[in-house]
Amino acid sequence: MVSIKDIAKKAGVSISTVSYALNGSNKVTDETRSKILVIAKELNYVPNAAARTLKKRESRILGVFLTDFSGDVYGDLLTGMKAICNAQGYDLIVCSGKQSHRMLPERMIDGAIILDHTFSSEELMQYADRGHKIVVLDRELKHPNINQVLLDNKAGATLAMEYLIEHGHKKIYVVTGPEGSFDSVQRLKAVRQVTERQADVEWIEIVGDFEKSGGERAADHIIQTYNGPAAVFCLNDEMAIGLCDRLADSELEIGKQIDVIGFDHIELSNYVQPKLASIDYSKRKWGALAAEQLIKIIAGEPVDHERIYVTLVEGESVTGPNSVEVRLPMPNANERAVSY
Amino acid sequence: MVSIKDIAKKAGVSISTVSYALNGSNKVTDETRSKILVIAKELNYVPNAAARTLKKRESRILGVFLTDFSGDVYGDLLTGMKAICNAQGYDLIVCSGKQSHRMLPERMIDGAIILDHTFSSEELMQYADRGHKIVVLDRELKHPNINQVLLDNKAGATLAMEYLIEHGHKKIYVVTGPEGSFDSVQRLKAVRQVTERQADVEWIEIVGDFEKSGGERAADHIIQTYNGPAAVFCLNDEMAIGLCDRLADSELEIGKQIDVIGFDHIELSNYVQPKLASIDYSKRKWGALAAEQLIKIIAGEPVDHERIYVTLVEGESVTGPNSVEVRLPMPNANERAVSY
DNA sequence: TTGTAAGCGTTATCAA
DNA sequence: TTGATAACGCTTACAA
Repeated sequence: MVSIKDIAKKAGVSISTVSYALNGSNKVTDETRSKILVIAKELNYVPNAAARTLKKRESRILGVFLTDFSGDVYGDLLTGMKAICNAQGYDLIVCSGKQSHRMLPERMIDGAIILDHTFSSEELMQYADRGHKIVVLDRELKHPNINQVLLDNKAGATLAMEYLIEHGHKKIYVVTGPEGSFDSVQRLKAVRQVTERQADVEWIEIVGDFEKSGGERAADHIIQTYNGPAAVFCLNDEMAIGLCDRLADSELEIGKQIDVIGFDHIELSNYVQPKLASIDYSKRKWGALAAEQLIKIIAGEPVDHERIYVTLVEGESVTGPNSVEVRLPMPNANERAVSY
Repeated sequence: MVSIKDIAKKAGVSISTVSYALNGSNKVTDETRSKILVIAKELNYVPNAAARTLKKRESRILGVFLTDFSGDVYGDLLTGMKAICNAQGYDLIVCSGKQSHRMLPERMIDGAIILDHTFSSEELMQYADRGHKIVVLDRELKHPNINQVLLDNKAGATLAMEYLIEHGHKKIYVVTGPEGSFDSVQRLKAVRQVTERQADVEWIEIVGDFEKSGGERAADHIIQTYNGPAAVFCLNDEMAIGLCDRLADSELEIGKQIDVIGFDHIELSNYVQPKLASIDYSKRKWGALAAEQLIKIIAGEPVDHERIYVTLVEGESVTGPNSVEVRLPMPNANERAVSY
């Protein structure tokens, strides 16, 4: 492996001169710099990241941690992050799994973006206490070294519920995420708030898991207990799609006996039949903002917590409980935004 | 930052003793080891990855490079890789973009899996020459430090073409990937071979890009030049879906006037209407095998190039050119495997 | 403008 | 069984 030592030897200068030249310092003549650059190229010199990281105590790498790689949400999210990182001279690496947590405390990366419940909040607080910089996308955490960039779950769930209620629904199933999921808890809280104001609306909680299988199980339950038109608010699209798949095998037709709305507006939701109503938000913006905030707290700049706004996307999966006989006219525009 | 030096001081031993104890060497008494371990925990000691990597000249991290984060293929692929990596004590990081190429030559990672045409083959050969270990998933490259794990593109494209021909098609559009794409070139080569044996089959190349937009443009072209039933072989599903979307807005019905088959069998392909016929393969196995091979060549074990086998998945997007009037009976089983 | 030298936190060789 | 010490490749005072 060729190091600055080799370059120094060949150029007849000291290693510090080489280092200065390579780093574009102005403490060195243009002449010697170019001489050194030529030799470096000749020798195929490549700096050693570990050595530099060790000395400078920074790697210029940011890490994003995901629970798994298979989510449909992640593509745009990561694209947004990468754009910001690269523009600011950082590299982005994507990690998943408990093993990789060490990247942060072992200082392989300069900061972490967390969308991964395999990190406990205690763990994250510990890292923050030790000076590591973190942005969380999936929980609330109060610490000077931690910033939050959260979805406006409350607005989203409120939009979804009001949409169903506006369509005349009096009975609404709500399929939740896995226990302890922050997003699920927040969305459920909004559901509760909306229904408290609407005495005539009954809602039934079905415990889900944010995965297709959870939606399928919910569908089974709904089919078995069916006794008249109802709506389902799946707290994410993945479950909504599982639910639609299963319902398609039954007597109940979506957009007829059963209306369905999801959350996340993943690409697939445009393709299920009938098109799934859902809560949308810019995944790319979410990622970009998270990266931006992380870079700021690393630079020591003050930041406030951020919130990602959501909109409702309509779909034929919601038509109202009377639509079996009559199709109600729809008063709403195609997309509506809400912000608190 | 607490280092082994701090532990040594507190324990009243030398840093080498600490290092031995921490690394589970048997050159140290159980007594001193446990004493040191206790102190390490007390001080919240975390090893420094950069220092270790610098000294040991290995990071126990493998990198996978993707052209972008948004592909639907990647979830399972990465899951497969991660499983193997973790089982073998490696961490996996996912990288994208030209900036991140440096991870390999700068020795941040011990090896790379490449599914990313932003790496030129010359670049990869250079890295291999310098001793870096590489597995390529998207090209053929002959070098002792490079291993290939490739899709059986030839079998896949052959299956697809024969499927269309069996259904009576005499006119087949083939929508290609972007220029220089290895997969596209290979699949196209198989198309050529199949049609050379079938004098009565006409095929028309439409240049695509492996993205939705390419499929849409292909659809426009096909709509404009339509003069009778035809089939389309999109060299990946993404384009096939773009094509279906656009065709849905036209007079031409898929599975009626136009039959469509794709390649990759991405999740979405199960949801488009009518269900898309496609070429399937285990993405997870692909990833797992790639990781396995990489770890082997890092360990200096000899490996042969590997091939991922493919199957045909039928769909109602292919019914035969006469299906406008008559539905032909289908002699085939639901999935068929081919291997050369 | 360049060189000397210390040190980042490890591992590993060699003596004790 | 332990300790002193030299690396690993780089950056950066400080000296010349």
